[in-house]
Amino acid sequence: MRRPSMAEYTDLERERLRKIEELRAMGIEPYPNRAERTHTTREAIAAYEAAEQAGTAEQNPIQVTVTGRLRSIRRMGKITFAHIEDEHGRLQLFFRVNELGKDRLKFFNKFFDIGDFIQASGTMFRTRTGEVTLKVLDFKMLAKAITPLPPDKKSKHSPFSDPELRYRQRYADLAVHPEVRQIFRTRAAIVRALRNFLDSHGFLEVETPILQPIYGGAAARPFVTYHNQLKQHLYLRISFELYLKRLLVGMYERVYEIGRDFRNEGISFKHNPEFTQLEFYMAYADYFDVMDFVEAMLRYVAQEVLGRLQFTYQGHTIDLAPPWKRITMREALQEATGVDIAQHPTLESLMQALREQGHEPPPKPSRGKLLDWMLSTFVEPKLIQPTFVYDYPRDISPLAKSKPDDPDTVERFELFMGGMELGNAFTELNDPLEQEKRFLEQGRTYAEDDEERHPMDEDYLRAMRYGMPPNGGFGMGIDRLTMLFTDRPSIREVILFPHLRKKEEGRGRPGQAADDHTAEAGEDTPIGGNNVTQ
RNA sequence: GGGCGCAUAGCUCAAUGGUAGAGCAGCGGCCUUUUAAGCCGUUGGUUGCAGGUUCGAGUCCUGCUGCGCCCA
Repeated sequence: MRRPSMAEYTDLERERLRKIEELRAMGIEPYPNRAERTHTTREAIAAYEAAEQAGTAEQNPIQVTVTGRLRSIRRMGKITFAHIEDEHGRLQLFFRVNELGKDRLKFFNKFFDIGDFIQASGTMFRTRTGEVTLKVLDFKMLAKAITPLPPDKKSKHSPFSDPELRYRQRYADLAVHPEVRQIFRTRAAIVRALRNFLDSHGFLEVETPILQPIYGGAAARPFVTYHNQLKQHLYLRISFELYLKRLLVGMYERVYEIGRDFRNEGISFKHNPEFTQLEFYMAYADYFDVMDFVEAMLRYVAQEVLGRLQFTYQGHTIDLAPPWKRITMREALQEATGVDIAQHPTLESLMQALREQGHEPPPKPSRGKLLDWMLSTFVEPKLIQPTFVYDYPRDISPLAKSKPDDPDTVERFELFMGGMELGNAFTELNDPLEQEKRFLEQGRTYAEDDEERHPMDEDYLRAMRYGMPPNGGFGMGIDRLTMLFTDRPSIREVILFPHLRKKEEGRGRPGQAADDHTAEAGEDTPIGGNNVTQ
């Protein structure tokens, strides 16, 4: 990014740039290479409190050097109070003319602003109001901030609550909101717990291609890119499924991957174009085995991360104590809509039944797609407690095995929680001839231009022809699980840098619209033969 | 993709179609236990962008951009 010219700095920023120049003129480097720290803010307070308990705080003052960002400054003439913050806590600093002398105190008051990183050394004491505080004997600028830090969300005067700014400038959001920092610690803990659980159950963690010559494994529109030297289009994966199952052919019995999927579709409170997915496949398991396993896995994760099986999501108490509700899709739909899908084996009859109930289904669906629409419209929002909905229509599940006694229904379940789809699983189809038929069947069911239509993956079929053990597979959105465990209503709250529309940098300069349109022309024609990567 | 709403100082927000304002932040001053410190003074604006209506537009109209909510 280009450096803004002087004219583009705000007056407040110019003021701080002036301070930087003045510091340098005095021979003081505002961005020194090295810093020292003996205690974090938390450790400094703990050390003082321990000494206080032992009764030695007065005779043997606790000496510390701390570092952090200035979060508040209260200048009161011959003394100044300030708070610094580091990753885990805050500490009050006390600057007094008695210790520092007139010039040093004046130096602090003149050159240090909220947002600057500072190193301070001194002794710990307790103020009149009882706050454990550092009496500063020496201090040093570690990094001067030019742009003023936004106020935090709870500030009465000017809360930093604009979601656009919070997401676009996540660094500022994180800098002033410790509770936002906590979300991503929880997220890391969730991933760690999932790995622990899978590793300890004999799973091998693997990595499969993100750039794929053929996409598949899910019903979604892909992002397209281009390899210049190979002169070949590549797709950013929409799932890991087909590669992970190839590994079962290769004699790994239990594999999993945690990684990024990319889907070129709408953005919503529960959809981001790239999101983190867990998929695992276990040989010799069917979808009921997978249900049991997932129940145990999420119980373990909750216990590890939250320390309990109950948590609150958007006002609801969700309880992960087993057993979780298991209901067939037919039962779930009948409960929610009063329509028994078994009584309506054809698309026409089903549409008719829905219209009689006063519902307006989407135009031109297949029967399977219509069932899926009914599920997400009438059932999904009501499934707050963990619920397995199972037995899905075959025509929207081309990779799942049919039920032996009902070839139009497949052994598939989706896991719902908090009103969201959290996971998806099948008894995986391992019959190569049947799989080929399903791909062809898909080609007929889906219109030529249906963006969710699967291309035929010949290599996947070849792999399956070598023999694939019967197996059960599962996929789950890590972002949504994090939403649940951190009680966040939007997926953007649990993704550090969620996707937002492109907005020109350069501090609101006009006349950028034309550039935007030129840049986006490539994105509208992904197969146009040009390099569409940025 | 459609509907509704929002966009004014660095931040949070005011302003019947009639001189663009407040608080906080900033800057200058006073202040030796404050923590939303306090008191006095003061700087700061292409009202998101482009057009239109009008004697006159932050305000009304059209288009565009971004964000939010709802729907698909």
